[in-house]
This record gives sequence, structure tokens and C-alpha cells, in this order.
Amino acid sequence: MARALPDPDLLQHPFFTTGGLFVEAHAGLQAGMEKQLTTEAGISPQWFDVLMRLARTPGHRLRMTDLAAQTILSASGLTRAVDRLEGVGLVRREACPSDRRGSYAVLTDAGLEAVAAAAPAHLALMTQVLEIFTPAEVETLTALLHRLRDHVNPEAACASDPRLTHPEAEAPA
Amino acid sequence: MARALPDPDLLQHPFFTTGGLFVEAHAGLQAGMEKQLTTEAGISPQWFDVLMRLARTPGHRLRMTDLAAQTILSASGLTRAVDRLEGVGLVRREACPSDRRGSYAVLTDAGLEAVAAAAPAHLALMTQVLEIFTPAEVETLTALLHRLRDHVNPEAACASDPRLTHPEAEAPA
DNA sequence: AAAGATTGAATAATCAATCTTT
DNA sequence: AAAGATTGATTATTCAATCTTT
Repeated sequence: MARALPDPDLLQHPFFTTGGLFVEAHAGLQAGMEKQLTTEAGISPQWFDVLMRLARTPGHRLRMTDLAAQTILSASGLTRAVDRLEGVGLVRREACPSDRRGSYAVLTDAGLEAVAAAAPAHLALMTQVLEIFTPAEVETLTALLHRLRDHVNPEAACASDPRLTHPEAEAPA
Repeated sequence: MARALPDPDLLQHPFFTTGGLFVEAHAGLQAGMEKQLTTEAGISPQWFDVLMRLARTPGHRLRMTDLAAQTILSASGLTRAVDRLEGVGLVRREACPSDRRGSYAVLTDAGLEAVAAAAPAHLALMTQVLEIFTPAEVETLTALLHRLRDHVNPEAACASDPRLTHPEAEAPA
């Protein structure tokens, strides 16, 4: 009987290489961030991500659903992450007054201090990594990643730019 | 008492944006690969990665340690992944004749067929994604990712280019 | 009935410790 | 004692199901 043998050329296609490099670069970066953030700030990259999103949001609060869309976590994953963050006092939940189904995740003072303490070390790592590129190359990389992100994760693109989901807020006069 | 308030400008540093885009782009790509590979080929991206590495290696075999270095898995993570792959007959273990501590992971015929079946769909996804770029942009992205990977994960760089670890194999005459 | 959020069960990853061979 | 590989314990993640509110 005929076997479905792979075309040897197919397995050597350069797109596989690009994809593999992307995954490997991400794994290396993630490992570096994990090491630096846990040793120097005592928090995981996931926690830093959540705290950072809240810190950059006016009012330091975000609905659970919106926060999940901005992080790489699922709704249930975020619920449990916020459980843990609440347990150590970095975040607290607040009921949403206009919709009793909803819940806000709110950054506490301790949470804000934790981000403030962790951010310089994290920025130092990012700088140490991105220093291998010229400023122009960093810009190029950022622009390419932006287009890639928007294509593979349109929801995140919307979450980071409210005009895409709430155009009326910026309607021209 | 003085609080360690964050410098608002610091949290807006463009390097955080670049890092965030990288993580988000990766998450989106990973989700797409997960969906496509599981529905169309019945295997996870992790399995595909392991099988692909073996398929691209002469003899279709690799020492556990070397395979772990080429994948993004730890030694114990690879042990368990190979356990599962062996359980469904896609990979088998073989003793290393020259070093009785060692063990080879070897692609079975069924494993080779599984890669052959999964590769076209995976390549189609990569193509659909990378088509948002011009060929020149793909080259640029690949080159930047290559430098990034080599910087954040030198071990992977060695694993993918034996000359870096075994220079005598290519010694000039 | 659909949306926001949470929970139960299952899966897969890691570190640290262990065992064997070098 | 160090290297290759595995195992035990722990942790974090997901999907599917559930509960409440709209």
C-alpha cells in the first residue's frame, strides 16, 4: 500500500524556518523575563503583564473581560490569575455599578508599587536585548510585529485602540 | 512615608510596546497553529515541533538532550512529551550503543506519516500569515528574528548549527 | 437567549531530587 | 563528581459546564 511520504523539499520550506525562529526567540525572551522578574521583583511575567495593563489604564481599573482581551489569558485564566493577585493584595475586585453581572479588577496601592518596582528591571532587560539592533531596526521590527499582531489577533488590536470598537468616542466635529 | 510611585513616562516607554507586541503576536500565532494542527492533523503544535525536528534530522533520530535543546522544552518536559508520543506510536526510544546513559528518540513510520500529513496544512497557515508581508519584509523579519533568537537563546543557535559545537567536523583542509 | 464571570476536571509544563553511567 | 535521563510534587492553563444578570 502506498505511504504518504513527505516531500523532503516541503519540510525545508523557509516559512517553517521563520516560524521556528519566532517561537524560539519568544521562548528565549520569555525565559529571560521570567528569570529577571522573579528574582528581582518576585512576580511572574504574567502578573507583570496584568499589573502593567491596569497601571497604564486611567483609573487603574478594567472589566475582567476587557482585561482578558488585553492579556494573553482566557476568561477563566484571568479569573484565576486575579484570584491569586487579590490573595497577595496587588489587585482587588470591585462590583460594576451599571451592570451587576460585571466586575472590575482594580490595582491597589501595593499593586502600583509592585509595578513601579518591577518596571525598571524589566525595561533594563528589554533594553539589553533590543540594543543588539539599531534604533531604525527596532522601529522596523516593531512595525512588522504590529502588523503581524493585528492580523493574527484582531481582538487585541481592538482592545488596545478603543477607536476600533467605539468609533463614536472620537467622531469628527 | 514616601511611596515608590512609578514614573508615568517610564511605563510608556516604547520598548514595553515592542515587547508586548511580540508576546501578543506570538500568542495569536500559537492559537492559530493550535487550532489548525489539532483540527486538521490531530496533533498539538508541541508534537508537531518535536516530530518536525526529527523528520529534518538525518536518520530521523536525536539524543534526548539534543532534541530538548532544539525544542522549547526542558529535559523533563521532553521526557514526558516523548512518553506520550511513544504511547501513540509516533516515536520510539532506542538505546545509545556508545553511551549507555543516553537514549535516542526515533521517528517511527507512523510518525513520519503524521508529519507528512500535518506539514501542508501548517505551511498553508504560515503562508496565509506571512502573505501580509512582501517577500523582502519576510526576509527582513526572519533576519531580525534570527539575531534575536541567537542573542536570547544561544543554545538553540548551537543546536541548529553543529559547527558551533563541533567545529572539528568542518575543519578546513 | 446571550453576556459576564466563575468553577470543576483534565492536561501539560516546570523545578528539585534521584538513579545510572561515565 | 558530572552528565543523561527520568520521576514526584507543584503550579498554571484550558475547555466545558454553570450561575447570575441583562
